[in-house]
Amino acid sequence: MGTEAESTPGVPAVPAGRGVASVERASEVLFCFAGSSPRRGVTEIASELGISKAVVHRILTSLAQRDLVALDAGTRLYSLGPAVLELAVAYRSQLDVRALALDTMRDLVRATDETSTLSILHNGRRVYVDQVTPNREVRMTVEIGSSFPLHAGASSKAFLAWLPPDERRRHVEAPLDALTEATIVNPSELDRELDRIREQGFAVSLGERQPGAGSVAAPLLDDQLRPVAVLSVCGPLQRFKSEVAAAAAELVSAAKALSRKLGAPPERE
Amino acid sequence: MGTEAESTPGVPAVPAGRGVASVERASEVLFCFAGSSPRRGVTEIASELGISKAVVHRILTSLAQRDLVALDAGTRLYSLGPAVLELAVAYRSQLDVRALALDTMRDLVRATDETSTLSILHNGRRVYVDQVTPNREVRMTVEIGSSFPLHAGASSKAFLAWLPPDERRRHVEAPLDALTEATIVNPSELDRELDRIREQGFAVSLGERQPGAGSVAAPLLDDQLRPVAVLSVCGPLQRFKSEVAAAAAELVSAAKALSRKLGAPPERE
DNA sequence: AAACGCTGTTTCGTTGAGCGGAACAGCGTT
DNA sequence: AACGCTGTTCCGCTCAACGAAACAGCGTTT
Repeated sequence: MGTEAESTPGVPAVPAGRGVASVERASEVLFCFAGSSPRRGVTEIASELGISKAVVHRILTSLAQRDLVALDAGTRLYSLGPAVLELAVAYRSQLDVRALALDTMRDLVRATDETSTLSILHNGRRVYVDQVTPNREVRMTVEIGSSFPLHAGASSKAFLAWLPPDERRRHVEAPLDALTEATIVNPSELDRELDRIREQGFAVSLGERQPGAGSVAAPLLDDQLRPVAVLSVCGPLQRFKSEVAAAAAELVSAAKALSRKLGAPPERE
Repeated sequence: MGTEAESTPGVPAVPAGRGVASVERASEVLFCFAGSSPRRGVTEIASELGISKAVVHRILTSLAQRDLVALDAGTRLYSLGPAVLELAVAYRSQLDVRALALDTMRDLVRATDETSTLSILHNGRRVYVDQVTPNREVRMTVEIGSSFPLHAGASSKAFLAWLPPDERRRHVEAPLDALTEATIVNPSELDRELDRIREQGFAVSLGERQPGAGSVAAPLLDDQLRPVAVLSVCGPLQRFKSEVAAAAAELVSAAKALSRKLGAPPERE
């Protein structure tokens, strides 16, 4: 099996020096629960990862001690434990971009009466880290922590449009599967769309990622003008169509204000 | 500092055989970010945990490789990484109790027009793992993953009332701090309250945990009659007062049906 | 400007912790 | 009763992880 780079395209891997092998193995074990089958036995994991049963067992024992994994005494199957929730809560609460954006998101919701979301980039995908919803009977909701590819939906396209050229190209040229009928699946069409997005300063999607959902999105840029996160306003497609222009105006000014707080230079023109 | 038991009262610690020391150390490192200061340097962690700097550094390098921690290149401070979110999503989606309860929770929301929540026990505290909210202007919301002590609020009391006697006693006799003015802080009063709760089959709280919030809660019991999780219906106190009886009736029948699915014997009387 | 104090990082030789093959144990099936 | 499948434990060997100390940046102090 070897140890060579594991070739996750898009993730350059940490360049730095030596780590601890058993910790890396333990992480591998943890993540194998995140895949398709969330309940697995020792031998199954051992053969999948190519490590000996004894090692897997010892690692699981250690992880179980901290409730990172849980052992079902009946079936002798392991699964993720409640402690991962604890870590996730801590992660979200310390995420500085999130704290920074929260007030602005509330303002956005007040101004537009639609849902506002915040996403970050992780592992070549976009992940929702926060949302604020309006007090309406019908409103849009996303699942915090869920992740999506970078070519479909306003927030995703906004990331893509502001990524460095090589990363952008890599994603544009990758296979573009259609999440809905409206998803852009043609690379050159996507490329043109991204240019347009950069020019106008925000992205629009009408049902590209999820049928019946519309959204506008703009990036939060740091001092290097790299997209730290993406802010969006989204709502049920039917009524959202007529709100796009107004929402975009609010959104863009909010995103610019936040970008300046993140160190981005004020625009002059 | 020593390695003796670490005395977290209520957590009996895993009895089983040898684990891998470095994995346990790595877990320790991970959890030290969950505490008060979420951004820390190598030396700070090393001295807090009593491990050498070199080891902490190697562990952090390994964890960073999987994005379990992130390194701020500017400040050289480490913090939790986005991968913990990934694990948390996987955990929540595989939680069988949660999948089992989801439909019932939707029904409960439809019947009561108030929020329904699901909690589990972790580390001697109660943790919200799911909620379903009604489509109303004013509605109650909880934060998934947030945790609370076992003596305040309906869901907490429901857990306590159905815990084994020794665990119940340990919590009743621990210092009971007042989260609100309505929190029960007198041990013998709490004890009587828990008896009453077991008799009537559900717990009620009017602002005990959070001012302005009311709720009713009932346990989901497994085949050993141990509380696997607690189901609740909760809403803004003012209007909830008049809804308690109706909500409790719906809740109890829902909880009993779910308990049967978890293996609890049907009640006869 | 040189010396200091503070970080994080790397080196390197020593040693004991973790590895893995194999034995054991518990269950359900054949 | 023998088999096949789990998870768990044993134990001697080895190499990977440990830790002290050296190194390398930065900012402040002298």
